Amino acid sequence: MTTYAVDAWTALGDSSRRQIFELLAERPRSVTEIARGLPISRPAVSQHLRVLKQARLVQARSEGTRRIYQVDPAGLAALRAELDGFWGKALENFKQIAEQETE
Amino acid sequence: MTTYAVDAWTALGDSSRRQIFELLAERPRSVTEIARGLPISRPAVSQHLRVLKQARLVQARSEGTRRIYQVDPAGLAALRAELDGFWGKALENFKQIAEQETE
DNA sequence: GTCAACCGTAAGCGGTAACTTACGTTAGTG
DNA sequence: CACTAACGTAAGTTACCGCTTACGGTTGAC
Repeated sequence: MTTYAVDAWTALGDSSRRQIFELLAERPRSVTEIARGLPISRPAVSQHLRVLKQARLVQARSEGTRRIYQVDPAGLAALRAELDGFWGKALENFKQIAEQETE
Repeated sequence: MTTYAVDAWTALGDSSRRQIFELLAERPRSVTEIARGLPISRPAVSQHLRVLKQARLVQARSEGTRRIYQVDPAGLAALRAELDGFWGKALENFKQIAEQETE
């Protein structure tokens, strides 16, 4: 498993980036389209998109003068797997506690 | 769905808090026990635990002079559900794209 | 009671990150 | 060609946040 400079958790730790990611989860959008509806400037959106891209959470393709961003399914799957790891450990943990209490 | 001052994403956005959460996913631990093995002081751990608690990610119980922390299964489940929401939307999104391309 | 272990919180500081403004680049349009 | 729309990036500022040190409170042991 490769390690990136910016992990998905840190990327989604920011509220603005989460909003952007939610918008992209609905459907692919351009930068300007994302900036509309958000209370931040367009360059700010660009900077957030760079972080999300470094975290492998979004992809971009060029379409004329516009850049269309969409969620990266692989990165989202990786994050989901990591969270499932927590879930599994915690569950196993609770089972042990339950067994101890029933002794 | 109740909104908290500190959401789970923001809480896990910090690297130290993620490490703490991983430790607690393995088994419940006291504050001092968590602080050992982490490169930060014990009060720092306390502050992180407060954030994790506000985000409903951990619970605490008293055991003598020690406070035993453990992951809150409800909070973790909520986070998992939210991530699954992203997953569902993104998946539906990709399906539409695939259908358009096959036309 | 005295002592020690464990913990939470307040205060203060330094670094960083999120934002804006300004600028340069590229692609399409007339 | 000129003009515009869309975007990325650099520079600078500001606010926040993660950390340490210091202190006070509580519990158990002797």
